[in-house]
Amino acid sequence: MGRQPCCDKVGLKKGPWTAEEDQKLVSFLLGNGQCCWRAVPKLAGLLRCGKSCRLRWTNYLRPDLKRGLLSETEEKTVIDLHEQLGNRWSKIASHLPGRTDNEIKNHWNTHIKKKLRKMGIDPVTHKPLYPAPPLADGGSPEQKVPEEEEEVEEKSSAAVESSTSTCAGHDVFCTDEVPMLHLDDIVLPPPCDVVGDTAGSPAESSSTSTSSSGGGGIDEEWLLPIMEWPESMYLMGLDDVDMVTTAAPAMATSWEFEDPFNAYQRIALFDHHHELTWA
DNA sequence: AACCCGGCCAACCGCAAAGAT
DNA sequence: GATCTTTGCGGTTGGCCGGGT
Repeated sequence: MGRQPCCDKVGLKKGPWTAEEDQKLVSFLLGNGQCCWRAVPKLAGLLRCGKSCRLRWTNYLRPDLKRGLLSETEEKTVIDLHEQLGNRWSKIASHLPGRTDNEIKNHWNTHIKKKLRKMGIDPVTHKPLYPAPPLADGGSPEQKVPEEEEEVEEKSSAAVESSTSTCAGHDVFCTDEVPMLHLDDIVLPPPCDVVGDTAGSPAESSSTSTSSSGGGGIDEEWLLPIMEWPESMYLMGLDDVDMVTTAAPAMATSWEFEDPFNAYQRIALFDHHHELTWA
C-alpha cells in the first residue's frame, strides 16, 4: 500500500536549495526543456529527487513567476475563486498568471484567512461567521462582529465590500494587470542581435540590481552567453547534457540571485526563442 | 542583550489522477 | 482491463526572521 517516497534514497539531498543547485537546474531545463522529472536530477547533476526539482522549478525558478505580495485585485480574485472552487489551489493559480499554487495557498493561510475572519466571514464557507437573526428578510444583514474586531472591520470595510460583491458582480478576471510575456511581445531577433530588443523587457519593476554592471539595465555580460546558447544547443541531443551543465558556469559568473527575476525575464525570452526554433 | 513568540514561506510528504505498458 | 510509473495536488512542517518583552 502506498508508494515509496521518492526521496528516501540514501544520498539524496533535502532541505533548502543552494544557488549552485538552482543554477544547475535552470541551466538544464532551459537547455533541454521539461522532460521526465525523474531523470532531471541525474541529467542535471543534482542529488535531489525529481519531485523536489519540479517543485523548485515551478515554485521558484520558473522565468514567468511574479514575485512579491499579491495585489488587492489578485487577492480579490483568489477569494472569489476560492468561494467557487474551494481549496483547489492549482486551479485558482491558473487564473493568476505568474503566481503558483503554493504561493496562493500560503497567502491564503497567512493573510486572507485571517482577514476574512476579522471581517466576520468564514474562510471555508464564505458565509458570515455569526449567524444573522432569523427574521432577516432578503439579503444577508451585516453580521455582528465582536467588539474587539470592530476597528478592523471598519478599516477594511471597503475590502469587505469589494470581496463579497465579487460573488455576484465579478465577471472577468483582470489578468491584464499581470505583466506577462506574450508571444506577440517577443520580437525574435537574429541570434546575435538580441540585446537591444530585450533591454526594454517588462522586467523593469525589479531593475534594482545594479550591483555589478552599474548600468542599471541589461547585464550584457550575463545576457550574451545565454542568448548565444541556442546556436550550439540546437545541435545537441540529450546525450550532450554535460555540455549544458559545463556551459552553465559561463552564465553563473554574473548570476544575480539577489534579484534574479530581471534575469529570468531574459531567460524567458531565450526560452521562447528556443522553443520556437525547435518547433 | 537575551529570550520568546508569532508570522511567513520554502520545501516535504502522502495521496490521487493521469499516462504508459 | 490490470498493473506499474510518473506527475500533480493539497496539507503540513520546519526554520528563519523580525518585533515585542
